[in-house]
Amino acid sequence: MARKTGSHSQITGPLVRQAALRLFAQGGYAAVSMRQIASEVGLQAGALYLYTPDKQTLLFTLMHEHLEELLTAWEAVEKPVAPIEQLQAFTRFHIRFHLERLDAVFIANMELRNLSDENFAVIEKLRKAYEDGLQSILEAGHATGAFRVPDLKLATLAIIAMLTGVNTWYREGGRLSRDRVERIYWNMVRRSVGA
Amino acid sequence: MARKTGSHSQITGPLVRQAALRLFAQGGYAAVSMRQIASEVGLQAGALYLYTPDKQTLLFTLMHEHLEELLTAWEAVEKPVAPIEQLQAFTRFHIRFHLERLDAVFIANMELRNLSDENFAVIEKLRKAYEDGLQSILEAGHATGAFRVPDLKLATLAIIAMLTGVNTWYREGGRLSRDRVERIYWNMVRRSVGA
DNA sequence: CCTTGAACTGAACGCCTGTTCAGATAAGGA
DNA sequence: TCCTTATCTGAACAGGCGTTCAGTTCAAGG
Repeated sequence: MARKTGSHSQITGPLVRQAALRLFAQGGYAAVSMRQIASEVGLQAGALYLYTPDKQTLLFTLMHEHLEELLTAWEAVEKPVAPIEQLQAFTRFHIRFHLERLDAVFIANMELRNLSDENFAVIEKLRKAYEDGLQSILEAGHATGAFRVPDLKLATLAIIAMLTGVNTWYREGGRLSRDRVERIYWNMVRRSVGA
Repeated sequence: MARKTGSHSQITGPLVRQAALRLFAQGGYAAVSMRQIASEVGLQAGALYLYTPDKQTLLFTLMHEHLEELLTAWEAVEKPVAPIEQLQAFTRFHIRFHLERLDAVFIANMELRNLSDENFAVIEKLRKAYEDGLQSILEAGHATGAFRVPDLKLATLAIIAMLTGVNTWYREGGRLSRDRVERIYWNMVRRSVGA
């Protein structure tokens, strides 16, 4: 499937995923039909099955690609030594990365219940791996005495929830620049861990 | 409709809403059929239309009742004088109220896009009113110098996102008691506003 | 006892769903 | 030029959807 010498454009697959991403984010997985997705790419519904075995796998692929990209991007960030600077790097990275992918983040947070049990397990594992990235920073800061947090796990979840919340209201060209938002949130995050 | 002398139980309406609440939270509005809801209450699908004009109004009613209850409950809370104590009262109230209504909160956060424009406007207004409750506390604390927040609106949204995030992981009988969770989060909220 | 009327059933309406598949199309290699 | 092969269409399938409505049931009021 999808050989190097495909007769047509060989970029239809990504176009399908892109359309599905936008439509799922807009209307929700269950409310979007295969025919709508196909029409967005200029195809008939049947043709989609050249690019995905079924609708649910299409959803899973979108989430999976998003989370893999998230983990890869975070790994690629240069990490400072001091925990407080690591936490700042995380804060800015998280806001920036998530704001650049409103649709994918929305889907990854809202459509978990539409995954099969096996697919859900895979996604949850990736999500957990990302959380662990933040938690290990908090642990390091706890060890050096830079942070004072009563519960590492709760602090991890609270910070991620707070930061991801930006996605629900921030829009390009609004009252505050993205950089300003990052600074303000960093200020709150820093103080929430007592640093 | 629903006169005082109804011949049957006259509690079917609430039972329908209760079933719809649970099913919508579990599977999502679009994925749940009227026949499923009816079956949960022991009725045929047609009978549901004695209690709601259509499926979408049923969703709207659930959200509307939830938010009205939220506002009423917060108004009923006795407010301390000092802003910092008001903020603590808000934190504990928010966590407690939301943890007692997992399904309704989930729906109110996830199914906004399935509302008609007019219904959405009503719900958004109520949500905004609740946010204003927190924001006025932050303003009061800013005025007295008790809090140091660079941006009142952002702090409001960040705190609410952080607190509502508890719903995604807290389960009765878990590692931490609800009271302990409330204390830990209050600690983080307090520090995030520099108090 | 008879009438009223709310509560409910069961069938039907037109439409949409995810998925399959035989057949058409057209480009590349030999 | 012919053959192979990836790509895509258009129709079909079985089933589910929200909603309507004529007709049945049955408790309560007069």
